[in-house]
Amino acid sequence: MKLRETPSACPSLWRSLPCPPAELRLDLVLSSGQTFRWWESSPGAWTGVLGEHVWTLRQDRDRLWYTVYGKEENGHPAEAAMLDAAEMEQILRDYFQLDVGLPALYRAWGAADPHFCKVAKDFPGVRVLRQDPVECLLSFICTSNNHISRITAMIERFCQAFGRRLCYLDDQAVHAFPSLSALTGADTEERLRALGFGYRAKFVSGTARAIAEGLGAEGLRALRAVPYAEARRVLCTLPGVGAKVADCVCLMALDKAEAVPVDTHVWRIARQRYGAVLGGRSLTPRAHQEIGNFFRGLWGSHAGWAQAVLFCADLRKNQELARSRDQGKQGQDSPGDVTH
DNA sequence: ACACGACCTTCCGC
DNA sequence: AGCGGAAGGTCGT
Repeated sequence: MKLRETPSACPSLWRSLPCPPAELRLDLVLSSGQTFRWWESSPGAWTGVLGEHVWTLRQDRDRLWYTVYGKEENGHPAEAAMLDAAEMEQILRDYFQLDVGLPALYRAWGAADPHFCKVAKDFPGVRVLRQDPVECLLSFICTSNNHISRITAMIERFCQAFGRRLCYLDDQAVHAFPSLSALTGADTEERLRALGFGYRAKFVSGTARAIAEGLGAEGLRALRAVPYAEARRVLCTLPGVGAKVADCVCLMALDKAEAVPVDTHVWRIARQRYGAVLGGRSLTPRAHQEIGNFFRGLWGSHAGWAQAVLFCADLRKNQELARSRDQGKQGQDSPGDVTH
C-alpha cells in the first residue's frame, strides 16, 4: 500500500454571495449535461473542480455559499496558491455568468413564446455556464451517440488517468481536467480505448493534438472574441466535432449566447412543440442552420440560453418518467428475488 | 445536397 | 437468457 503523496484537503472557510434561486438553481445547472464534473457530495452540496481548485457549493434562500479546499504545507505549495475572497467570488461570478440577469431574460422569452412560458415556470434558475474551452471541447466530443451517465463515468476515468491530482476528499483522489500536454503522447488513443472511450478515443486524442499543435489553449480561448460563425467554422475542422458539438462549445465556453446546439432532443422539440417544418427527414447541415435560425428568431440574441432551459426541463421530465416507471415495476413484479 | 450505415460501449426492454 | 435498439453525433460513401 502506497503512502499518500498528496495530503488530504484541509477544511476551509465558507463564504457567500447574494444569489436567489431565480438567478441560479445549482441542482439543475450542474447535473443537466452542461458539465460532467460536479457531484452531489451531500444533500444540496455540490463538489467539483473549477479553475484548478476543488470547490463545494450550496445555496439557501437567497445566497450562494462556497468553500475551496486547500492543501497542507507539505503538499505542493507552488501549485497550491490559495485564493483570497475576492478572487474566489470573481471565479464564481465568471463561471456562472452572474452579471447576466436571468429573470429579465425569462420574461422576454416567455413573452415571445407561450410554450417556453409554460415549461419554464417549473424550471427557474437554469443558466449557461462559462466553461474552460478545452474541457468543454473534449467533453462534448464524448457526448456523441452516448448518454449522460456513461459520459460522466468516462470523463471521470479520463481525469483520473490524465489529470493532475489536486487533493483527497473522503479518501477519494480528485483530479484536474487533463491539460493538452498530458494528451499528446503517442499512446493516448490506445489508453482512451482501454478506458472505454470506443471510437471517440481517436477523436479526443486527435483534437487534443490538433489544438496543441495549432491554436493552443490560448488560441482556442481567443475564439471568444471572434464572431459566432467564425468560431463555429474553426471548431468544425477538428476531428469528432460537427455542428452539434461546435455549437455546444460556442455556447458554453466561447461566449456565443446565440448558438443553439441542435441534437435529436431539440429537433424533436422543434417539430412537436413548434410544428416547425424545418429541414428534411434528417439532421443535415441545412436543417441545423434552419432550426438554429428559427429559435434565434423566436428567442433573440440569447437563444442558446433559452434552449438550455428547455433541454434541462425535458431531461428532468424524462428522468421523472423513468423514476415513476421503476416505482410501478417494483410494486407489480414477482416477489421472488432469488438468483439461480 | 441528402440518405445511409458504421462506429465503441453500456444499459434497458422485451 | 439473449438480442435489438438507443444514447445530447460524426464521418465516409
